[in-house]
Amino acid sequence: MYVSARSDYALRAMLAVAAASTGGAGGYGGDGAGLVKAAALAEAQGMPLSFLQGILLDLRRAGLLHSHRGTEGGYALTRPAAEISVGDVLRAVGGSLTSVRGLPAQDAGYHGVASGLQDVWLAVDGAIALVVDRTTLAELLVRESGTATA
Amino acid sequence: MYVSARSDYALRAMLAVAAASTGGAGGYGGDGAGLVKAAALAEAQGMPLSFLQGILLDLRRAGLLHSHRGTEGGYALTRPAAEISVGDVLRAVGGSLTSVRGLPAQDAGYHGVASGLQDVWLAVDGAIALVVDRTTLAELLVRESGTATA
DNA sequence: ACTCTTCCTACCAACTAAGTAGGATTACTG
DNA sequence: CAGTAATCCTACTTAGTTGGTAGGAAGAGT
Repeated sequence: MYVSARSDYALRAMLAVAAASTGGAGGYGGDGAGLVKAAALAEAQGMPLSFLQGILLDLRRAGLLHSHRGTEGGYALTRPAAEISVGDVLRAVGGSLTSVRGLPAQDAGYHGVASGLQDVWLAVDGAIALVVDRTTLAELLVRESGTATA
Repeated sequence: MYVSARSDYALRAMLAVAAASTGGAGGYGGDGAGLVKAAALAEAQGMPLSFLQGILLDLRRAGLLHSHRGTEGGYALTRPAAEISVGDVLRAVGGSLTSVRGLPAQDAGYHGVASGLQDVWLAVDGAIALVVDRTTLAELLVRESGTATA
């Protein structure tokens, strides 16, 4: 499994938004309705702002984020952090989880002695989905505050 | 999980070699000691020969294949197909199974609210390994002859 | 009006994957 | 001892993706 910078940033941004909303005003930019500015997210996790903006746009189009423009604008989660899984975020920015030579695992088009391979990739896809779909953002935030403190 | 063409070809080549060895002379190039020529493998699975040669070289260096030069040369498995797993082949040509932004999942270097992410990637890596390490080449060949005939 | 922020498009550099070409090396054959 | 057939190995080319940047246009508040 290859996790691209895009997927990595997306998850970190979502976690930062969730932390700012649930944990109250922890030093981010959200003061009023829990909106967090893109610049604050980029700063908090050390991500390039311009690049992050494109990712936030994808997350909004996928329905995971709600945005507001203007002076007191920013981003917020559309659902509680406990109802957003890691898989949701990954699929929002990266398409399907498993791909063979750029194509989804379903239509790999094997023949002859290699026919059995397709079942392997489907099994892998299921195994990955089991992990990333059962893990929610809220769970990761709890785990973080329990193990290490920023 | 992204399966590169290199990994895909490696698995198909290994399966073809295994089929030629165990199943006897099935129309490939191996006639004497069960050696299969690279050209026969390329033909059987529709892979570019020059590209395949580099992959076969990796598989040989990883100790999965045994090669022989000369007029009656070719490739053969060093172990029975039942003792070679899909994971063995993948690791021989592709390095580690899971990587975050090019680095192994172990040293991703998260901090702050993103600390919990590393556990997710490690869990994914374990889940993938469970699938690909439990599946052997022999198992795939049996599965193939049972479901579809080439 | 003015400022702030999200939104959106286009562009650039670096890297990797995929495939090609050509020759050196080894082994068998007559 | 040639000659041939195959693996072996290195270098190169090409195309696509990734990561990142720049510069505005559009909306929201004061």
